[in-house]
Amino acid sequence: MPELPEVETMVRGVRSIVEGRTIVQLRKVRCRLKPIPMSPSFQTQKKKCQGQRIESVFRIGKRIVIQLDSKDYFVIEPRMTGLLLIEDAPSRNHLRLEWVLDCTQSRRSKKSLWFWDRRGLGTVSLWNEKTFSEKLGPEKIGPDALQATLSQWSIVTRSTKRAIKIVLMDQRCIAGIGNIYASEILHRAGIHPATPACNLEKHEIQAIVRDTRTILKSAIRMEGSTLSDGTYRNAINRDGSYQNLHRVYNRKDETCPSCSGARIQRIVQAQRSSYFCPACQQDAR
DNA sequence: ATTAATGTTCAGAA
DNA sequence: TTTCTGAACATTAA
Repeated sequence: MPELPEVETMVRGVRSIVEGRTIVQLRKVRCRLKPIPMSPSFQTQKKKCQGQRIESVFRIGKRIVIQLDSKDYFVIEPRMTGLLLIEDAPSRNHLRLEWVLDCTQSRRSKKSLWFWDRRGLGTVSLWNEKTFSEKLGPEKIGPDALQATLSQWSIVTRSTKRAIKIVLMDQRCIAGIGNIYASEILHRAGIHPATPACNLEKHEIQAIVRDTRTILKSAIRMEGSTLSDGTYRNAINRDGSYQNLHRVYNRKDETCPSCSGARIQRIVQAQRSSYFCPACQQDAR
């Protein structure tokens, strides 16, 4: 899915448009595909949200949260291909949900907020305060990748023998990193993706913390990564550009841009592709 | 035409 | 308890 930089970009893209507005209607978009999972049901969500004012829009890990005046929270999980949009969409037939907003203030021209999802693995939930804090509390989701401190990272890595690449993608450990950025972070930090997390030295953990922040901030500035399938777009349906700075992701057999010697390798971990440079990221102790 | 691949998460099994 | 596997779905590339 959209990982942290892409989700952050979507949040920033819709925030100023929707905050303070009232939800006039929630609509399922007419669509021949299988409906996306919603809990509670669409009808219940519709009843609960209509007439509510949107208090704030923010991000928790890779999730988008829309907080209503009633202290109910829309929690949107884009998963692989979900997008939150305020402009036209990549395709008409993958639009899934429409929040129709009030238009009392004339300078706000956009009438609706949309959820678009090509694969349909994304989910839209509407939770009360209690459920919200249970489901997204610290038990369920780790510290944000941009905020996590060295000591938080150390606790997480010390506690497991799993490969560091898998730990990086585990949202209960650190929230926000997915498959693309995990490979990019480990390459920059010079650490082999299969290294057991508990074997990492302090200076290696420091490198991961530093490079996570550097890479994610840079990716946010570039509005995320749009891959060749063009699925990810920002809130106004435009490409991100961080894909141009990927150094290893999806670059199997290309020459490593750091050492200009070895070729990028692809391995499979947890059924996902990992990319690394065998020269820059040696020995998975 | 099949098969494998794609940015994620979770339930259930090992 | 922790870790691994497969499924949810739609589309594209090999």
